[in-house]
Amino acid sequence: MSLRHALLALLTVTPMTGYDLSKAFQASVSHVWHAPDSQIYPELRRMEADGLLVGTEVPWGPRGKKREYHVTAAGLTAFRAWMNEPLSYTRERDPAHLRAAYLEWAEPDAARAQLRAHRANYAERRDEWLEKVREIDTGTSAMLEKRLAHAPASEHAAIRAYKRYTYEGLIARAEHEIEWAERGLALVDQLNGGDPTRTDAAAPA
Amino acid sequence: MSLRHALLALLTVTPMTGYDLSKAFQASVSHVWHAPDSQIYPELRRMEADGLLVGTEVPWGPRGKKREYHVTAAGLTAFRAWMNEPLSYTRERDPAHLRAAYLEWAEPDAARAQLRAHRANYAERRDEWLEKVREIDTGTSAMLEKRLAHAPASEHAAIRAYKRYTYEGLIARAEHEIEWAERGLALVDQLNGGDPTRTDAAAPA
DNA sequence: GCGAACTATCTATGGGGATAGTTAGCTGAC
DNA sequence: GTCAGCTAACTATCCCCATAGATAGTTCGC
Repeated sequence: MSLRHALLALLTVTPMTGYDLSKAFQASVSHVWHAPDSQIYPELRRMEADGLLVGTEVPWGPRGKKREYHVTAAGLTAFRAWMNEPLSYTRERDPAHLRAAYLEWAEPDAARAQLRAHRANYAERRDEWLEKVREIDTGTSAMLEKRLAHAPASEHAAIRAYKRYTYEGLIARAEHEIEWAERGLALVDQLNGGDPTRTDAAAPA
Repeated sequence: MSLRHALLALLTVTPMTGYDLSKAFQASVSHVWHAPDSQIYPELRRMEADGLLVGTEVPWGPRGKKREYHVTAAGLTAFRAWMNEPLSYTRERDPAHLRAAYLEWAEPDAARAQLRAHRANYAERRDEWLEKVREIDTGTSAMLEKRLAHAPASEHAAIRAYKRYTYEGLIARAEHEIEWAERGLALVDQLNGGDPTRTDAAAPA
């Protein structure tokens, strides 16, 4: 049920169409939440039916039109209620670590390729998130500035701080994953490439 | 399709029944992969139909019986093939970070409760994983020792090292999450002028 | 010999999400 | 003036997984 709350979070900033939301999920908010349009449009209709949103037809060109969704008072209440609820932590499902635990079954080169992919994946994300932090600091984040424009000045510091806090956490996590992949690459080399005394030394007592 | 490979991974160690696998997913392997029995039993039957496993009826008491699954040559091939394939990194869905980005919407006490729950959750897991590392080092991990018994001595170092590497990565990640939650708690205090619940006996009005 | 706790397996239902494909209008460059 | 590329919205299908519950046999202590 988190897609609903992710949508509410975005729509509290500014009214948007399904298309806008789909773009937002691909870009700015991606890596915190992600959803294809085929989930977004039906969910928006369901949310409107539940009274959390109202959709208004907006003309678009001579004949075209689009549907812009606004959060209702009920929607705001629901969002606040969710924000105050405890999160449920489900058991993790971690393909990368599942693999790592059985990495002796992989060819050394395949193992290396996987660890490099892991590193590359998180390096890319880290760079994206670093860019986000830069945008927050320089006031060039469109969504954040819109949010600030609709919020009282007394809350600006908190809004900025929590956004920054979120991305800093993601960056630190990405850096941990990169480091972990690098230790893995060293381990693969040590177990396969190097000299046999080294390999023995790798065995923990 | 990773449940299938998680099951193969476990069954390469030793033949097991659906019930054994269900227990294994709840205990040892949990937090790397998890699945309820209602997924495991049908998947095992599908895997047998696909020729990856063979199931043999084993008597259990005077009238009872159970079905023990063994990995076939085709199953081993499939597992090795999967281990050599690159992993696909799907976009993340991270409720905790989604929340953090909009934490100004939550009551300060609710925000604190969430961050404490985050910390407690990862602290618990970290302790479980530390215990796993201890088991690996002291040779008291039943699964690992069974695995080693079936593997040539030349591979023992690698098997132990990859297992340890996996859990070390999980531990480091947990420690990062704990640290992040603590920075969050400090931030909430800073933005709200201190934590009123911290000095509960002499809380100022 | 009875009940409690455990072992063992299976079914049903529904939600969430991935992937792919369809339809239609708009905009701007060439 | 038309074609490519974008904006906008919707549909269909399949898989994975979560939750709940049904059924039956076993073991062991009292």
